[in-house]
Amino acid sequence: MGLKSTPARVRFAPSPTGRFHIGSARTALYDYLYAIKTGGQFILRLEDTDQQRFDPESEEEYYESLRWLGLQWDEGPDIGGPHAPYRQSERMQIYQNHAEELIERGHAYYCFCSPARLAQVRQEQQQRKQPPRYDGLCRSLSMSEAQARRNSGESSVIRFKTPREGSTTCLDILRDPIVVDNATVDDYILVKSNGMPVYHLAAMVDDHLMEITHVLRGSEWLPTFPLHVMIYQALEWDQPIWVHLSVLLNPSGKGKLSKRDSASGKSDAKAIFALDLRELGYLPEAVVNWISLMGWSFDDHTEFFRMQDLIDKFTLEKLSPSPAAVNYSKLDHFNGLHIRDMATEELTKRLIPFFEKENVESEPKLLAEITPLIQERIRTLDEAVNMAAFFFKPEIDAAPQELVGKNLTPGESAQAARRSHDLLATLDFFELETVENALRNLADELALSAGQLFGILRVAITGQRISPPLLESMNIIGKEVVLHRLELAIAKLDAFEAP
RNA sequence: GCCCCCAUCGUCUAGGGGACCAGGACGUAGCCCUUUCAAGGCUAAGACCGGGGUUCGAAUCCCCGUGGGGGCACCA
Repeated sequence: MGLKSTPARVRFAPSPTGRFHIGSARTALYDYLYAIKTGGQFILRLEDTDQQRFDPESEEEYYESLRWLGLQWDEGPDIGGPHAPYRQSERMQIYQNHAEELIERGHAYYCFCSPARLAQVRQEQQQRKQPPRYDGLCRSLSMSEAQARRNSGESSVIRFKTPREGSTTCLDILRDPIVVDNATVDDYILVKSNGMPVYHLAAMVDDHLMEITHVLRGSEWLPTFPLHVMIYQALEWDQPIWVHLSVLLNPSGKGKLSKRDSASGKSDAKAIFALDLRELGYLPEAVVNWISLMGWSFDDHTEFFRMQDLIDKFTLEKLSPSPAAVNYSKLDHFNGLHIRDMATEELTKRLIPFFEKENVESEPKLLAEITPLIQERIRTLDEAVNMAAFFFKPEIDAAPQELVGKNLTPGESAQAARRSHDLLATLDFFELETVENALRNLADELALSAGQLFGILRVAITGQRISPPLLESMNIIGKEVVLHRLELAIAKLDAFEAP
């Protein structure tokens, strides 16, 4: 069924001015999914025409984030392609040519108004409660006059000559046709006085030249959508399929998720950036699954998706036009699901950096034995460190009161620990069942519940009230260390009771 | 202020005139399982923004409100 769709050329065109956040990630993911699904190309283009805001580190972060998420591009600034260059700052001549073509066709004009005059016009309009727009002073300048002023060295920009009459219909596959009065559309600047094109020109030209078939972009472009359609029409180009993605909202649903929130100091604020999510122990598989569902759905009962599932199932039609608030608890849920979905050896590999980060010397061979015990207990990779550090530490330090069994006195607890120690000293740890039965019998003998006895041993051996399964853990730690830790616990309990 | 978009449980959503006293997921609560914690299983509470139409019949179509969001730069 999906076989008959024609190969799409889809582009992700970020502006390297900041960090790569989950909104960018979602757009890139949809781009990627659609391109791969249709057997087309996923193109990466850098929109770096604003030299003021350009940030070289940002470019690197985009590459790394995309790679981390597994969204490999087919054409891009770093790898080239049939429509290179893919960095807008290297395509200035192309934009200049098209701007001139628009002027020749009577769809654009030179404007010599100073920023100061523009500001004044705007202010007056606002006082009159009118929408702030260019008043058209230079719109009717003759070609020769404009040329003369330019030759005299006067600074100018190029503006689009928006039709004063009629209307423009904009088609977005997720919405009804949007019809706007041309009279309400401003004469936007296309080329700045420094010769740099603005998004409106550069993106349209590149999308056309790069043969982009589907434009997926944020709905913040909806207000200037008519302009973009007019540019295509003025150049007599066929339009791509337009898809305006819904905005991502803060977890509260109040306001859009923005880079600004990352600095506000809220607990989950910094988690809006992909690479921060990686630091926090989230899997790219889970992040992909999570963001895929913000504004897209498949059916009634499927939410767990691996990348290939997404490629198979993704359709533009199921995208939703309404804004979506991000839900971090759902990310935790997906992360747990994907951790459990992963091969144990793979999980072990991914866990290593987190132990290293906390300076826990995790021997890979030992860690491989531990992974199965924690795989279904962790939701983020970094939780593994707290949960399993006791396996690696030479000494654990349990508080005496923690060692006391439920509803028991320190003395009774010490006695239970002592008896367990002596019993365990005679057993072969590798026979889990034998050990368990022996311990249960001991509990009976001491008139304790299994829970009471295991509780004491758990704290004595792991230093934690909550731990991976006790018997398996003991097995990994080894008899010698287990007995040693029990001796320490007994000593502590004895001392605890003494006063 | 002006323009545009959107509107189902707290959140993400299914739904595209009768199949809906509205289904799923996360979260929450309870139960089962159980050596702790998880995982897993089961159950519960929880929504069609309001008002008008259209229609035999509306969550679904239309209009008006309201609410939310976005935009109004020589940024993207």
